Amino acid sequence: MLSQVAEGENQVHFRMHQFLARENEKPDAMLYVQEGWACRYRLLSDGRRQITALYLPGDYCDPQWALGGVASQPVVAITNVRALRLPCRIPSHAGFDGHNGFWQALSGMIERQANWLVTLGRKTALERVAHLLLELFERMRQAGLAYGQQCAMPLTQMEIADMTGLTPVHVNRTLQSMRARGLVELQSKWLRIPELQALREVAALTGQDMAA
Amino acid sequence: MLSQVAEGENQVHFRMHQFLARENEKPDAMLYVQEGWACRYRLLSDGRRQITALYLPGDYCDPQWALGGVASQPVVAITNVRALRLPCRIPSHAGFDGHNGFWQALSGMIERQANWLVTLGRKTALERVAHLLLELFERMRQAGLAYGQQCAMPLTQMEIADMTGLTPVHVNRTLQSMRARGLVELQSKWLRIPELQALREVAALTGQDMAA
DNA sequence: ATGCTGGATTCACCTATGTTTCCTCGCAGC
DNA sequence: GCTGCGAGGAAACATAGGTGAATCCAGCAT
Repeated sequence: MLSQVAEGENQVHFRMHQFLARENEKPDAMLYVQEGWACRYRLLSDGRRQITALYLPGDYCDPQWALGGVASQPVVAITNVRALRLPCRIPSHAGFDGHNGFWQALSGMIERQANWLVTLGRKTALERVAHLLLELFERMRQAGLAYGQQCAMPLTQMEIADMTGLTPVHVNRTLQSMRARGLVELQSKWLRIPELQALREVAALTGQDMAA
Repeated sequence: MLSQVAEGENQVHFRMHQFLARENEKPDAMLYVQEGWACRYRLLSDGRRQITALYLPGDYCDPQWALGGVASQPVVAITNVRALRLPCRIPSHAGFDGHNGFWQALSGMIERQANWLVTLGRKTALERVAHLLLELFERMRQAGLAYGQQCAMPLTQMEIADMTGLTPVHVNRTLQSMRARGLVELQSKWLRIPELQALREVAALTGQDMAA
């Protein structure tokens, strides 16, 4: 996709909890995540936090930067991250990297965001957590990073809470109940989903939510 | 912006509760809303509904259609709607209508969507309703449709509920409390905000949320 | 081996919001 | 002027999820 030379020159690394972008900063480059996880979030003045996007390997961070303006939300590394810096401008018809991948990325991000509006506005704790784990697994699988029924899952329960709009305590309760029902196995940063279809039903998705 | 001839030929009308787009339909044109309100939403199998975008006069509906693919969510007219049909393709650098308005619209939609993730994930009923009324007023004002401290507000309490992720009953309670505190006046489809700043504080916005 | 530390887990209790039901009001149609 | 109807309003009660406070546990540094 990109030449080896360009890769070497433009590769950047971030350590866990380092910022990939800060609020109000004008980003000069997008980042193509090669390894590791990051997230965009917003913090309210009293400490409440909501994660508004997750960046996994293969994702552009952040597609909307190409639309101009400043980064309106901070982006922070969840794990150590390796990424490529890409020029940050509105791509022409042919597509950003010659593959139209950029448009798909932007469109995918908007779509996922809309799905999360539904989940945060209308779903129960169980459905929220199921949605999250399902989305993570599907995205990791599409990135070629799932091994059979399992994939890495580096999020803490606190981070799951900040994504699903719950408290860490309730995330824990919910995960226990999911384990008890055999819906997921989750331990030492690995996620296993014994029955994808069962979890899909629990997530109360509508069929439009995820390219199944 | 567009010639009168083109306007006449491409103008379309929708009546209240008519669909501007249906799920899984491939839209052949975007709509530039000239008059009236519409919304995009998703319905869960048990009837829960979440509105995921509002289209007010001056909005493109839906910007993401230009990115290709099918409309993943239905769009329905809240009031009678008058709109212009615009060709639906990825615009080139110069901007969709020669004004770069399209990119701003897309970027604005993504931004608003991210703000709603925060509100639906982390905010109280009072903050949610305040956010909504504030956003509506600001958008109507930017469209030149606010008169001093007031603007039209055609949403029913049911629609407010489906936007804020609350029940109609609780929306009602919340509005009563806001009226009692003098935060808003809301009657016969008109909204008046006596003190914008007071409402902004109640909405728990972060300063990034809305181009104030 | 020992102690530290940041998650994870559990428990008891609390409250914001949902649910159910009923009542009121304004207005369109007759 | 009645009547029907959909939106708004209100009260009593139910519950999902939040709070606060311990405790547990694994990994890591000493």
